[in-house]
Amino acid sequence: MKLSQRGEYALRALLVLGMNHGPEVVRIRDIAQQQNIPRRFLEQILNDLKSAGFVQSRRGVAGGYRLQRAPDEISLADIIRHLEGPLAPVGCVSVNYYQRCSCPDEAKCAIRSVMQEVRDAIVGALQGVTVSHLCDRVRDLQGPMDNPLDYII
Amino acid sequence: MKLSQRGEYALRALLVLGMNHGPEVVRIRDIAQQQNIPRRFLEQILNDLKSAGFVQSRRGVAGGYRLQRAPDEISLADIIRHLEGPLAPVGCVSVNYYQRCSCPDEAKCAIRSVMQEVRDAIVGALQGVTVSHLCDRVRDLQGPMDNPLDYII
DNA sequence: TGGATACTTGACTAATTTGGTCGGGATTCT
DNA sequence: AGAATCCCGACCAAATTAGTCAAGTATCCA
Repeated sequence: MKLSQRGEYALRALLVLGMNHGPEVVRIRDIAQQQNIPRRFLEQILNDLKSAGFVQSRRGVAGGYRLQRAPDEISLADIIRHLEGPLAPVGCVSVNYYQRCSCPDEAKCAIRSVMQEVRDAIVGALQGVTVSHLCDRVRDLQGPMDNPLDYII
Repeated sequence: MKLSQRGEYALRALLVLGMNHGPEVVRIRDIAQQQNIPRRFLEQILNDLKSAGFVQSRRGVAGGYRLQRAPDEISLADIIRHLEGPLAPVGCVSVNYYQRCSCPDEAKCAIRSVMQEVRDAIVGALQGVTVSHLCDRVRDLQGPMDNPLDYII
């Protein structure tokens, strides 16, 4: 599972939306600036995320994007699957995008059985992680230094 | 870590060489036929594996390839790294091919920390597995049905 | 010694993917 | 009405992928 630039941008954008989750909407421009993403490219990506049901948008002068579902209901595995296709390293072990390979006998393929395990490892590392968890991590990572109390004492 | 066709062919070829490991040499043609791989393409791949030190070759009429090191000294992680580059899904968490990404602050990047874990999961599933282990699996998978005893009784 | 066989090397190619850009249209707020 | 913002599809250049091919070099064997 190699994450494309597009995929990485998408995750970063969703993270921003997660951090600012609420009734209000965030502008593409703000996300792009904050995350250092080419604006027109990000438009395209958010559009894709919208049609996939991850985000929703409001048009017009006070327009922008917000998450369509709650942050803890959006799994990184789902996002990445939608953007990049299979999590599995080879099609013949993919649950969601299975594709037969050219090896003589798939059932007896040793490589396949290893790749099966790689797939499980990847899925295991991703399926439980939601946008909400990402936000928690951001707070964990940034918190200690940004916490005013650290400096008051 | 998405495995390319080239990478898959390489693994299959190395597996064949592992199964036939010994002083003798296996012809490209035989590997190609047995594994259903385009011959000219396989030539290219084996050449690459040779210059990387995984296999060695003998030319001429009784020529072919064999593993350069013992099957249990060739790790899938090394092979794949050589063929496909980083195991990590993003460059900024790769140990061997690190590359900075465009996010505002890498140290506080929540996505990076998740990808770190994905990388560890992938490496964990691959680094201990050698060509020798692959051969064991082949025997485990094929053994039961190919064992003549099963049919004698 | 001369084929025949097999690896070697490097160039070439067509198709697909990637990482964007751009113009103009549709909506909404003030 | 006008400005801001999202929406949509077309477009594009560069990189990658999956091979193919021709000509060369080494080796064995009769």
